[in-house]
Amino acid sequence: MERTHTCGELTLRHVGETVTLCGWVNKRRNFGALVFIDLRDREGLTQCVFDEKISEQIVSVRNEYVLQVTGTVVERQDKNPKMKTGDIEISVSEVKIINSAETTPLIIANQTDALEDTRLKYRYLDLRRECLQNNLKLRHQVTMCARNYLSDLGFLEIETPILCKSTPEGARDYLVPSRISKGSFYALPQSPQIYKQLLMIAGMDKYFQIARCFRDEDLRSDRQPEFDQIDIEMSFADENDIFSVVEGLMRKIFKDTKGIEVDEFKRIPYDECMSRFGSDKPDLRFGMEIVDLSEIFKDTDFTIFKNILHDKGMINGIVARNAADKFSRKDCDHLGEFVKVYGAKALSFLKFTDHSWSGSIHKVLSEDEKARLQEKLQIEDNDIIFIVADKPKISLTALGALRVKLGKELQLIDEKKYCFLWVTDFPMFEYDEAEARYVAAHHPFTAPKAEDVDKLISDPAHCYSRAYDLVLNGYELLSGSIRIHDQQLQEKVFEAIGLTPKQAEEKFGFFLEAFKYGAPPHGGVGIGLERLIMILAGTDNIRDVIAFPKTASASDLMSEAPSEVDESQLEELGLMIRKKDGK
RNA sequence: GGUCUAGUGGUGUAGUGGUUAACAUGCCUCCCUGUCACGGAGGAGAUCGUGGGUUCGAGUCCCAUCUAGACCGCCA
Repeated sequence: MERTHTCGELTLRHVGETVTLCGWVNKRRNFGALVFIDLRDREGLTQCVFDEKISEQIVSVRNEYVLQVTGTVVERQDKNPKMKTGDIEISVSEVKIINSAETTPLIIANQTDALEDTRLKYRYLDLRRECLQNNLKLRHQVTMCARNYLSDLGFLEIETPILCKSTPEGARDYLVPSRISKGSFYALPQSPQIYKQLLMIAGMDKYFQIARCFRDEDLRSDRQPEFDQIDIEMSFADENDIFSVVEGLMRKIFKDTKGIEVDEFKRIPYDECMSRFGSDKPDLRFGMEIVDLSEIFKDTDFTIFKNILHDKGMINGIVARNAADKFSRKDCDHLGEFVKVYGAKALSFLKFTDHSWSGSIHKVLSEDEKARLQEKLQIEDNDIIFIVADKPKISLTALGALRVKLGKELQLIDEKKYCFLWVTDFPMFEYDEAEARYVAAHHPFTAPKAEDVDKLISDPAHCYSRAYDLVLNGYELLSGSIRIHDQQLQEKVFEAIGLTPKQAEEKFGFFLEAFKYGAPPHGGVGIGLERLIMILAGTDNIRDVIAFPKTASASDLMSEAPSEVDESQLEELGLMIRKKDGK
């Protein structure tokens, strides 16, 4: 089948040439003897004109028919500036109807109609749309860019297994039953973490992989059960070596795909980040930082604040400048409901308008307290203060979420800005209330800060790690760390998270053993590919940058996976399905 | 596991207890030689997600359930 050009490339320079295009009928405009067809392929649209000599041959042609047309490129009398190829058209001399199409459940030429479930069920049609095609092209550009950049720096792309050993620390594993060893299971990798560390021990020095990862957890608009990481690991490297590789990669990706020059990569330690922004992934495109107001209220007569401070709580606030008039009592009540989602018991607010205070707590605060608030927060006319008094973590995360919400609603965010931030010095452990033990905040292979090693067992709550995240515009783009390369230290960390030596041996024996034979210091990152592309594509929905995504209940509406399997398949695997009613 | 939102011709929506369920678009037939959101005339197409209930009467109210989406928990 001959095809000399794509539908997106013809311009005035081609006028007079005879060309052959193949593509889909995007839209048809029929004038009886004269018919216009916009022919579409991956690269764009070209208007094809069928005059009375040939229009008879296409009377049956409808949207999404597949055509091959041959004709002369001619300059248009009336040009269409909205079309990339709007200066020219094809005067068709030959046409071949390659395939017909039934009426599609969604209209390809319309960019905005169908709802997501219809789009997902007919994903192959949805993918014909320009928007999704652009996203997949962008994805290709990003991965090619990463491959070239990392390869040029001496990184080797190495694939690691998909069938792995289950390691129940962290996210829930997807399990795959073994037929040969009945009753045993593989796990799909949550990340290639252990393998890439073993590659460092193997002397591969610098590794990367576009790695498919699987996590059996509930979904979100930026989370899918399977997703890709640009996974990077390097030996004999410290934080600065890794930051410089990643920063270079990000600069190149933003330059090559969007022509954007990225400016500075800020660095803020985790604790500071939480107290200033109430989040470990703050959006730095606007201010409205959280301010600790506990000191102002340390001798307050307001019982609620007094009790909260007495119970080691915190009183924090944020200020929306020159916006008091934008929040009615009802709006503030809605915001109160909003912070409750994050566990906050209440949201207080204070308005300062026309030199006087009003708002939910203005009657219960003393004049002195209000004066000190005004001074500390530099309150001016028409400012509004939002305050959450609660346990420190709740107060900060509630205000952090409110900050982002207000930033969006008050349009404080410059959509053209890309603010990169390294969040460093994460705590080594978090206390897991459900399991009543400390668990690794990052993962258990993360190196503790050298000065905190002796706190691993004695004071895990104050032990910090060499883990870091790269945050961009409120999204966690990547996580990484300098890893442990010393066997004794690794064993000690396992002990700190409550693994007995026997359990550590069962779960990670092969890994611990590898450290006996000369492990180099190493570290790396896993970059969330989809999140990066989401930001580059300007969407807040991860499904828009994945060819065949899953729904929020982790099913594929097109193929209807997951599905039940034949009894004989189960039998081969030695499995029985327990019915819901317990029988 | 929890909270919330939505489900009405192929598609997207309107319909806030009362006639024959409305509109746009798509689809079908006819007309049209310069459209590009083409235009004009006519036509077909909906058991209002499902199952109960309240009511003289339910697309509309209530309960349950399914599906989709958003968020909290969860996501080392």
